[in-house]
Amino acid sequence: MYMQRILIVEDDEAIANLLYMDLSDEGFLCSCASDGKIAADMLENESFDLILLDIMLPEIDGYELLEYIKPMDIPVIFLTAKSSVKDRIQGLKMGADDYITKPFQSGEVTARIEAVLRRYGRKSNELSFADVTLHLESRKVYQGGKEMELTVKEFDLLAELIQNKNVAQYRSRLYEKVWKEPFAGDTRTLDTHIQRLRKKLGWEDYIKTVFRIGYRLEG
Amino acid sequence: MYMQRILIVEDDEAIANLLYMDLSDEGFLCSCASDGKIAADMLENESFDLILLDIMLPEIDGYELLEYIKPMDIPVIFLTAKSSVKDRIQGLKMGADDYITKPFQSGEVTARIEAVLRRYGRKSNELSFADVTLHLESRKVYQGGKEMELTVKEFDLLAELIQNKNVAQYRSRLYEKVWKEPFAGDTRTLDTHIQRLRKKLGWEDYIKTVFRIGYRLEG
DNA sequence: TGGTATATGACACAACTTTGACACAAGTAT
DNA sequence: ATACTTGTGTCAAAGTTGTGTCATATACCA
Repeated sequence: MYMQRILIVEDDEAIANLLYMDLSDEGFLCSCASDGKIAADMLENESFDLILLDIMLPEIDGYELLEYIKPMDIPVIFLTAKSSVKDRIQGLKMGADDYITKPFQSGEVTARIEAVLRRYGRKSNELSFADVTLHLESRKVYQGGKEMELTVKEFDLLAELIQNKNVAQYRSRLYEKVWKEPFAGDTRTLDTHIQRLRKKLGWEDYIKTVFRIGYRLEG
Repeated sequence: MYMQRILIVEDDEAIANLLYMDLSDEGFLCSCASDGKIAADMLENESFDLILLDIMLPEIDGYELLEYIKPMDIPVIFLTAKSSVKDRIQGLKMGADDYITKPFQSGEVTARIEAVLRRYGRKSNELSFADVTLHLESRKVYQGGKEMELTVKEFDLLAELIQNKNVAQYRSRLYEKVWKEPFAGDTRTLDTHIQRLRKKLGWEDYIKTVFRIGYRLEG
């Protein structure tokens, strides 16, 4: 699976490390630059899908670097201190795509990144979990390199599960997302499809039932 | 603590007020807009963490407004009449994150809002107390690193206790929060569940009974 | 200080709900 | 026609939850 590359431009080593680890966890390929000059060098030699840019930097500051990045058509998310309203506004005016205020929760950063990438149409069109990969455009499914035959409903259900891995999803929500109609709740439809997925993929252990709630893809 | 800001877009004043009061009670910072035009103006000038959006609106209707909101990456929950199945489906298709049918119970709205915010990574999804951690979205529970099996009611009750640690909570309040129905008061239901939690977690010392009042999680 | 009324703890049990397994029929596509 | 997909019903198994009973604890009052 193709990994999104992210450049973290941040001189505070603690924050840079935190970001690096969180984002690596989430499946991004990260590089760090501790000042604007190093960042500019890296941008010359490698390509990135997104840049996280601290404003306060030694040597070349964030604004200057933003000017340099602009013609490259790479989305930029600013990192600013919570207090500096002026920075946030100026950042957006200068063409940043979003900003995140420090300190931040890890989930927040991922969410923003994915949102920005999606807006730029650079979000991967593949979903993976364990040994399975879904190609969303071709709607092909591979398990351990071998192609699998999934029906439409199975495919959609699996995609929904993977997109929300490790989240206990209510049956109603799951049903409505996949079937696009209100959940009546007195039939075995959803359950049956879950069983079929489990069986076909051998995922009895990955797809957990959360009693009285729904299902969770776990791993 | 940082308060989440919610924009309520609803032309029925009674419903808007109801929502406003309920959500303010629950610790959200609310603003109301009575039609789509006003809402759009407010969105230009303020930032929100979530939008509650009625579909039937004068001037600009909900669907149109949703298009406008979409690029802003703010989660949207639709408010629809119970009967209009078509609306609900179209809402989901257009990218709403959830919907709530009118008339609704107050608890329902809060629950959905928290779920959506959590999904967007804009709300903490963990609760901890002593040696126990609850993951709200996966609904997993760990005690000292080991996963515990809690039932739905046990989980909800524990979450409610932790969220109000060191507060003596009336049994009626506790019951109504977790069971989402009025408290009759002449059964052993709540007590039994408290005992089960105590036993399962070995929390005989943490969960104190406040005689004639209710319970308090203490530490 | 002891008695009384009330509230809670402990626990077992039955009713109830939910889910898994599976077969079948109706609907669709090939 | 044929093969495949999909939804639904039935039944069994598994798990959850409410309630009653009785013992014990607490507050209050004489």
